[in-house]
Amino acid sequence: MEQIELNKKKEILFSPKPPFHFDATLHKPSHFPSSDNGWEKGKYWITMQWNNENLGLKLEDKGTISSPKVKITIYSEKELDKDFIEDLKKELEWRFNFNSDISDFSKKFKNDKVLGSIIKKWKGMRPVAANSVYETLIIYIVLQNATVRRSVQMLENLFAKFGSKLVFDGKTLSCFWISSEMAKVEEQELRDIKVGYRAKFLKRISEQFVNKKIDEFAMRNKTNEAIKKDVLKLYGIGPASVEYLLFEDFYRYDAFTTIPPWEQKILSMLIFKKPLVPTSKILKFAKRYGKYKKLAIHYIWEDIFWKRKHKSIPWLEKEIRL
DNA sequence: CATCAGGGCCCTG
DNA sequence: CAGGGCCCTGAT
Repeated sequence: MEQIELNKKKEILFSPKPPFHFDATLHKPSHFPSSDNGWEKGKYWITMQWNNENLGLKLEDKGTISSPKVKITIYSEKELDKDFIEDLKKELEWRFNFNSDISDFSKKFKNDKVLGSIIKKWKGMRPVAANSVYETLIIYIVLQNATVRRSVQMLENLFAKFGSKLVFDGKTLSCFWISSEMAKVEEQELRDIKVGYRAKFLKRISEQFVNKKIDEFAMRNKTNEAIKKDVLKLYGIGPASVEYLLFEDFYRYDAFTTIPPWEQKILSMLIFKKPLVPTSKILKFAKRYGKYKKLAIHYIWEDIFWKRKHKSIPWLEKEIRL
């Protein structure tokens, strides 16, 4: 696979809207690992393609929850001009969700029976769309009907065949391909790297991006329903993927309408201490969080996965299909 | 060993 | 709108 050294660098300092929790925002322990990014306390690395440039990003925590500063070092092959940087800066603000004001949420629920103690730990946590919409949808497709290990394997196989490796800051990370490269291959070539029936989804969806069936920038200003309608036109994307996308890529903190079975089991335990509560009851419970209901669920959800990092939780292990 | 459902989705009837 | 099929894998 192609290896590209990124030797030029440029630093930008950002001031996210407080409260901002660096680690809980950038690292989601419930997500499966992917070689396009890496995390350690106070640091995060990810690759990115922007206006035909391969970029490596290094984010560093330079502030506090209430007075946040994030330094991003942008690594590239060649020197980047001023216009490129200006344009990129705006995109980074969006991708890392720096400008969302969630102070109201943490204030409102700091004494909530369920959320109170969680907010104390993770105040300032928010979703980030560190990947583009196309990349995120690829991830959702390999997630469908698969165990964690298989999802990881499929994504890594795809990186190996279509992606590249970017070398920066002592790291070597995978970088996604552009949609046109995947649109032109035969379905069989995808089947050969063991993505199964998803081969057709990956090819068709890449074609749809090439044909501009979707405009991720325009979608950022649309209503939840309008985004749903746009995204459901994509082949291989259904209601479950859309639900994830609305929250993770478009920051719709209120988008909580469907709960897949495994999440139902986990939320039942976390909220009601019972193995299985009807989804209608969970949805009804979440209503108390109003326009922040999905964000609230995100807090409850990620909190248990953070705990799991340093301590095994038997009932949870059972629900995670490794 | 075989069978089956699944961290979905598409297509058919 | 219900239900079969699909690449696989883990559970039974």
